[in-house]
Amino acid sequence: MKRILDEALIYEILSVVEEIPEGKVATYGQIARLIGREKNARLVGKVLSMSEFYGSYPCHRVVSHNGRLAPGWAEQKYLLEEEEVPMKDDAHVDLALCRWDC
DNA sequence: GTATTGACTTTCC
DNA sequence: AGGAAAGCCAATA
Repeated sequence: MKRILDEALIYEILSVVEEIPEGKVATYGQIARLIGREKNARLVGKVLSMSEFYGSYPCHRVVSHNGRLAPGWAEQKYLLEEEEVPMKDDAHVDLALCRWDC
């Protein structure tokens, strides 16, 4: 197994992601701020892409600032509907209602 | 050492 | 509302 990112960074991010309550979603920037890397939202996305490879985490509850779901990931929409997350469109969630309290 | 890229964010149009 | 450009950090080449 090739370590793509530093273990510490992954641990910080995944620790926050697993704390996201059901029926809510968090933005990459929000998570980035919680781990102390507000400007590293892109790193969060990269780590999340490998999160399933490192362990089972609710990465489907993480979306972009605009509620945009992960590109090339059709399953995420279904997973969110299972969590009773309000969807605006096939590829967007209603952040006004389901945004994780920070 | 610099250049490129990425599940991003913000600002401007 | 949706698209483009700039900005940011970390990893890879």
